[in-house]
Amino acid sequence: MVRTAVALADRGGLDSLSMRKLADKLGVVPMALYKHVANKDELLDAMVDIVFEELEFPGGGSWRSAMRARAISMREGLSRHPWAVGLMEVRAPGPANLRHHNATMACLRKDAGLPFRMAVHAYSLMDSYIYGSALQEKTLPIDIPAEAETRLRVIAAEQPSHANEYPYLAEIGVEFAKSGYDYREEFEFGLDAILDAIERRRKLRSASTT
Amino acid sequence: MVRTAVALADRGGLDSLSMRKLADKLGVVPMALYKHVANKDELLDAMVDIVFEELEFPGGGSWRSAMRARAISMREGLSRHPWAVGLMEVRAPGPANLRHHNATMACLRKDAGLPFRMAVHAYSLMDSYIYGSALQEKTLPIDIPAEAETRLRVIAAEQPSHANEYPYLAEIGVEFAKSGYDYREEFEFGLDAILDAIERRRKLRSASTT
DNA sequence: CCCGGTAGGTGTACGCCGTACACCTGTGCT
DNA sequence: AGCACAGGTGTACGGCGTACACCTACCGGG
Repeated sequence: MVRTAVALADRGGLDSLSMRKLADKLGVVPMALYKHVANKDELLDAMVDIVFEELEFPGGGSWRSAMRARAISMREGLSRHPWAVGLMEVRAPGPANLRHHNATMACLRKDAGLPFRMAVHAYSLMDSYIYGSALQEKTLPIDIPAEAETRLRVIAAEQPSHANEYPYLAEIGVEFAKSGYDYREEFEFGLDAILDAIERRRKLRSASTT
Repeated sequence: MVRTAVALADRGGLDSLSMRKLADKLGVVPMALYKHVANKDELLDAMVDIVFEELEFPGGGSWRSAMRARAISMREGLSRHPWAVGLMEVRAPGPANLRHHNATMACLRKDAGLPFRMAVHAYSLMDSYIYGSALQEKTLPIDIPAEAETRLRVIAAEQPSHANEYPYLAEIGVEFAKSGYDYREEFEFGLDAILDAIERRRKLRSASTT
C-alpha cells in the first residue's frame, strides 16, 4: 500500500496523491485505507521512511567519501521522489530515518573526529544544502534549456521599455539556452566546496588542540 | 488584499490560507477575490513578490559583505514567512523578484568579478543553502530544547531493547536539551563556510589567469 | 440629462478532498 | 460451536477552489 502511494506521488506529485485515488488504484474503497494508517499524515511518514530506506551510506572509506556518497545518494533519492522534499524531517521519524541520522552523526563524530558542536554544524550545513538543492530542482522552472530561454526572453519582451533593465537575467537566459543547466553538476560543485570548507575547519581545530 | 493574505499565512501557515477565509477576513464573499486575481496560484505569486520586496540587498561594500547581508536578510524573511519557502522560485516571478535576482547576479559578476559559470555556481550554492536552512527551520520539530529532548528520549524509550541502538541520536537529545538549538547561529556558521569556499575558488581562478 | 460600459461584489452549484461512524464478512482460536 | 477481530463497505459532513450567471454603482461622452 505504501509502495503504491509512493508510486502515485512519484508521477503526478503530492497533489495527485489522494486517499481516494490511492484506494482506487488498490481496488478498494477509500475508507479501507484507514484500517492500516490512522490518517494521511501517517501515510506520508511511512512513505518518507521508504525514501530513507533507499539511501545508501557506505562505511569503510574516509569520512569525506562517505559523506559525499551520502549526499549524492540523497540528492538522487529526492530527485526520484520530489514530493518528499519538504517532508523528510517532519513529524515522527521512521526506523530507516533514525538509522540514517545515527549513522551520519557517527561518521562525523567518530570517523571525522569532530567535536559535538562541530559535527552538528557540519551536519546542518550539508543537509541544508542537500534539501535546498532538491527544492530548487523541484521548483525551478528551468528544465529544458529552450524553455528557460523562452521564459527569460518573455520577461524581457513583456515590457519593452524594461528590456535592458535586467542585463544579467538576460545573460542567464542566453547562456542556458546555449549550454543547458545540469542540476547534478551544479550540485556537485557546491558539495565539494562545502566538503572543502568542513575539512579546513576540521584541520584548523585539530591543529590547535595538538 | 495580498497583504492580508500574507498576514493570514504568517500566522497559521499555508493550510490556513483559503480563499474563503481570506474573503471572510476582508468582509467579502469568496468569489469577489477572483475579480482581482485569476486563481489562488496567482495570489501566491503576488504574496511571494511581497517577500522579495522586504529583502534588503545593500550595495557599496565588498561582494562578500553584500552577499552575506543578502543571505541573512533572506533567511530572516523566510523565517518571518515560512509559507514562502517552497514558493520563491516557482512560476511567474514578480518585479521585486526580477530586481533581486538581477542585482545578485550583478554583484557576483561585477563586484566579485566571477566569470559566468562560476557566478551561477556560487549563486546556486548560496541559494540552495539558504532555502534549505529555511526549510529545516520550518520543518524540523526541534524548537524548544525541552521538546527536542523529550522527542528523542521517547524514541529511545519506545523500544527499550533498542535504547542503546542510536547512541549518537541520544547524544543530540541530551546536548540540545542542555544548551538549545539556535537556527541563526547554525545558519551563519554554514554561511561563512560557504563564503570562504567561494572566496578561495575566486582567488584560485584569478591567480591562474594572471 | 441620459445611457451604456465597466469595475467589483453576490449566490448558487459542482466536484474534489480527508475522514467520522456504523455496518458487514470471513478467518482462526478456544 | 462460539466469538473476537482484522479488514472491507456505504453514507455523510464540512471544507476546499472556482465556473457561471447575476446584480449594482459609478463615470465619461452624446
